[in-house]
Amino acid sequence: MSQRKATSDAGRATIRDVAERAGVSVASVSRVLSGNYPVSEELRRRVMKVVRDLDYVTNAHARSLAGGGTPTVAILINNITGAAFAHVAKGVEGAATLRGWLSLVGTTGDDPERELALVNLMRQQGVAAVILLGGAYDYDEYQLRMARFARSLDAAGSHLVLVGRPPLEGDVPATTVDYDNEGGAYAMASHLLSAGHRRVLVLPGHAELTTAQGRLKGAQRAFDAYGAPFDPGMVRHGPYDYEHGYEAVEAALHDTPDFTAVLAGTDVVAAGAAQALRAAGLRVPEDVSIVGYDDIPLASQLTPQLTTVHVPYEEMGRVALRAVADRREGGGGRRKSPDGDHLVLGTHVVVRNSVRPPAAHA
Amino acid sequence: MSQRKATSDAGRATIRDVAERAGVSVASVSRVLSGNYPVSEELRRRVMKVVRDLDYVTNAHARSLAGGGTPTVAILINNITGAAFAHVAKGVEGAATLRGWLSLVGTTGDDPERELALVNLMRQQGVAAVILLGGAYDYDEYQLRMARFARSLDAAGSHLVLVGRPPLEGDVPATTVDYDNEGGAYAMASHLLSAGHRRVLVLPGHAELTTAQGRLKGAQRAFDAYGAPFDPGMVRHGPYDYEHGYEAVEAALHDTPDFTAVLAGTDVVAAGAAQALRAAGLRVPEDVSIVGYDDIPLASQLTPQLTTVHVPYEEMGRVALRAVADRREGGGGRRKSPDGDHLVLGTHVVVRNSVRPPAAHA
DNA sequence: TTGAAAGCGATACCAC
DNA sequence: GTGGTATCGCTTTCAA
Repeated sequence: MSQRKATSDAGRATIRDVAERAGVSVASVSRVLSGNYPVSEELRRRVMKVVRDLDYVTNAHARSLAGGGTPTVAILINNITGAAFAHVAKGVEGAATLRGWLSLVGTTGDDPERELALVNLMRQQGVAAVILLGGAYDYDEYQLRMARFARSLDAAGSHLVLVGRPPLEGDVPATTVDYDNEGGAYAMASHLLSAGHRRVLVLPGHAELTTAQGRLKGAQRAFDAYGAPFDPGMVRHGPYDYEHGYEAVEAALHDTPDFTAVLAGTDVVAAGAAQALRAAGLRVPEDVSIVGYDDIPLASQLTPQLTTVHVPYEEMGRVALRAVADRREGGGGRRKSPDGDHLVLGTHVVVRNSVRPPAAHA
Repeated sequence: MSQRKATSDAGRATIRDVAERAGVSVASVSRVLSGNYPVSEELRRRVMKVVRDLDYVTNAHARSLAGGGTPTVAILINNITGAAFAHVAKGVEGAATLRGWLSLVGTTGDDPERELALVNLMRQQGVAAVILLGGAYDYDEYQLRMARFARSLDAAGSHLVLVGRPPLEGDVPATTVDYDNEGGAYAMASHLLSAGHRRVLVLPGHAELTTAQGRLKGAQRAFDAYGAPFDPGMVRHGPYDYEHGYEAVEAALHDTPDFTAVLAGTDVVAAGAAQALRAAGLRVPEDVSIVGYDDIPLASQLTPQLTTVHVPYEEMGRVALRAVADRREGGGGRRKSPDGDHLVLGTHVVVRNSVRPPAAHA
């Protein structure tokens, strides 16, 4: 199992196998395959025939080592099962494919250790960039952690991109692609307020999650703007999942049953909330209005269809990749583009059928 | 930008940088890092310090070239946005991580050319296996195409795994992880029949899609078993998406409005069907019963909660990876395991609230 | 236009 | 226990 010299057979055909069999030098084979160098038609034909015969493909590792190689971006997601993130990934994938880039997806399962391990793994792979998706916990430590990632990747010739996360403070080599999270929440809450709702159950998400904080803040600002009192007792924190939506509404129905609307942190939470309401014999939106956040396909598939905040996830993915690609192209001159490394996309309310003015007798 | 010899600084620190700075040989550094060789405490300490100082990580490509390297599996999906596939991917990811393997996800967008390109790309990457997910079109050409992939990957020391796809005929080096698709459909249709339904609208999926064919066949078998007439006019083909479910029901309401139940090819199709029914003023399940297939989270989040067929997607992913890993471990003795390369997992009906006996007056 | 040979970064075998 | 060094497969000068 040690020194096979036989042409082909063992494991995988190499460029040398092709060269020998075609009676040319490895350099020529390489040229034909790369296509970035003038080669005689005759030679090209001979080489290509052997390539087909042997079903040869170049070894990406060797190629990468020697300088060439397909640029690759890594996408790190908490949970591949989340619809919103899947759309960002799709956006990245699409844009990457368009440029002939490769993209990998890794999942962290919300585990910081695993996140670190993956970042290093990707650094080993020599990826052009690591794209981190989704809200983050613990703002203070977050800054330090990300700054470390950023510098580490930068030193390795890679680059950190934060998508849907807070930007980094100070002079850190990272790019952030964000959306107007707070603004979306502000608009969404305003929509509820202008419909006449005042007692609204707010389910922003985990208290320590940055996206949840932004959504809560946006809602509060809207209440302030409307001169409506904001009751902290109407806020219930919890994970962005169906169960939380269900349980929070169940609990609220017990504790503060006078709410006329639910402002959910995500569409999935809204779905859970709606179910709980129905289980309690309440109708949506006749008795209680519900709004979500994200505008994933689920939002328009629920009954009633959910009024929610549209977040341009797929576009964020595309933008993130473009940012990386641009930075590579223009890589010659290192411009510290003082701006341009924090892009913010807009959000907007999508009105569907889950909101009504509060019932008159309320 | 060409011949930097300075320790570190340029791009990325190498093992040589570490060796020099620690005043030891590259061999020693390699040993310390691999950890699979006795090394003095003193040396290890010195090396590790420098590694930390330089924030050094080994170059995965070089390592891979030289023999070592992290085993990697590639998952090829049609659409990363599909919930069912995402769960398979999650299963693969989890099992891979457990073993310290890496896993990549690529999307084909239902494009055969792109699929081919990705298979080759993965072959270049030297992945341990390529896992293809989801139903396939055109059975005849499919066999040839997959056989080619299988041999090609096998020759490159890799391996093809088909998940949720028909197994390959003949002596082809591939592994198939499948679920009892037809059986699930049979059970689901039986459930409907035993509730008294006879006129059921069937939305199996695309006519050329293998999973759709299996689901349709299972349904037909159930009708036969019940001695109930199966009306081909009640079958409507189309993509596995929400829109198709909606439109198919709309059309059926016009053409053959006497159906009392809908047998949808997937949960998402069922969701669309339910919406269309409601839009037409029909209640689910009081007026029309609906069942789905897949049992993705959406199924239990709809109102009413969907009775559907549970497919163990995540487990399929885990099983697929285990199959690849086992085959690697036992790689020494090449056993052509005549069986064991076609695993079939069971499916079962999950009863929820979307089925009632047909209305008496029907 | 084509060939020979020097790396790319890490591993592992062979001496010491 | 530690240090040389050939080698992995490919790209890319440098000559011819």
